[in-house]
Amino acid sequence: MIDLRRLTDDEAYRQGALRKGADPSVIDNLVSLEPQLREAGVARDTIRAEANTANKAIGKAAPEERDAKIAAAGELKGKLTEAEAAYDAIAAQINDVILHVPNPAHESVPDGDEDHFELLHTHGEPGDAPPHDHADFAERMGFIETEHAVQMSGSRFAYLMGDAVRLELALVQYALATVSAHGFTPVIPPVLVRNEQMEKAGFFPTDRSTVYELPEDDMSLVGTSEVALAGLHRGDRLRDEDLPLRYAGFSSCFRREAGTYGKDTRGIFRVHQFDKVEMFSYSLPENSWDEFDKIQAIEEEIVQGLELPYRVINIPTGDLGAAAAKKHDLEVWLPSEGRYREITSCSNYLEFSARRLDTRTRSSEADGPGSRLVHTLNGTACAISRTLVYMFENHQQPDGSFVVPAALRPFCGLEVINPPE
RNA sequence: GGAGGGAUGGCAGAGCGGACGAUUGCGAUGGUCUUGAAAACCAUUGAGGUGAAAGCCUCCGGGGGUUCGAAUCCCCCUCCCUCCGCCA
Repeated sequence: MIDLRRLTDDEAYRQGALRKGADPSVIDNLVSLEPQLREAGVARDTIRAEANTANKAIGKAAPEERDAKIAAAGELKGKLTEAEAAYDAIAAQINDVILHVPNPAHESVPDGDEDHFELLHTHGEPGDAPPHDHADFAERMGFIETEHAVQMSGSRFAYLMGDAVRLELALVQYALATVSAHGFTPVIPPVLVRNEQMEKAGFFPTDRSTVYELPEDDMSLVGTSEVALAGLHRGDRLRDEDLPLRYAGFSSCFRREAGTYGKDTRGIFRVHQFDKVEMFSYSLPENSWDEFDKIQAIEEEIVQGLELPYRVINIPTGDLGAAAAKKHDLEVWLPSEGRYREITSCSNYLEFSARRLDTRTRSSEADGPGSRLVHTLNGTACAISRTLVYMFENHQQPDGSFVVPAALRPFCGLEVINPPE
């Protein structure tokens, strides 16, 4: 949730929201409502103070004075009800739209749609197209079965089988081992959460259409463990010296992929259900950009360990999610398509998400600041299905075998996987 | 799924319509005493908003209601505990 006060007072902040595509009339409306809300709040509190004083006097009053005092207090109550209604009406107008306003983009974020990203750097050499794309290769190797999966569950579902399962579990172990070495605590969170948490974590209402909901229970399946990790300190008052708090969630993720019909229908590049290890940090405000760099560095370390050629890009405003002030994507070379495609990403939400989650931190020093909203960040350690896709193409050999990257071998005991007879 | 009981400040635990933002104990912080520590004693000690400050407003699981006035009464929801049933 945006900072309404800052939206009103800080021109750069407001511009950042507009750059993200916020409706200018909505912003103008909010900016005009903010002083009204404050004024109505002061008016209401003033009357309330009078009423409180009058009510307290009744308790102390002599019995014969009571009736007159109660009558007087009754009048104040009428005025208070009006003042409260006036305030609530303005607050309701604000609440109707405020959750739709995105987190303002950081000044370093380029303008434009998804093609207007800024290339930060590349690593490794892109290879030539292999004989088989990932879907073909995986089918031949007995790694995935889609025919019956589609029959049973629909498109974008697959059975993962055989050594691919061992590779998947090795990737999980490898990712968890890597992030653990950087101070992230492994977590297996609930994947089913109340819709209330979807809202607090910033996914509702803006991304509602991408989520599987269970209306009977007012719950949803998470599209990422980020949702649950954001709930880990909901309403908490953390201590400055305990930050950063770093968690690595491992969970299945569920996405409706609405609006992607016809895109990436082959294989397991884009599926409704996949497993992912996700990093999530709670940071002091002044350190969050360092934390952002750290998360990106870990992502690069993981992809380098898998021996995949990649580049890092700065995502432009038009492709930035509602909650992110800035996002960097790692894109791996996908030989069959002859282009780089997303494998992981890291985002800094600043205090946008923490405001709804009410996650604050305070200094232990007596004269330090009272409490401040923390900054939250997240980044993909490893999205398993998609990582398998990149490995299937980049490590596929001319003889039809698959070479397991050295970093994964300790976790699965496999070096070379040969095609079935 | 059925029947009861509960949710109060970091923790424990009172309060059950008016001087309660909340008794008390523990913990924590500061001080006295001490070579130092412990003990004892004294003081301080929840949070959010607003304000330059004094102050004012809000918060006793969450939401509504009754009342001049609600931690306290009523309704709904959530969670926890006990018993019964069911179950990986």
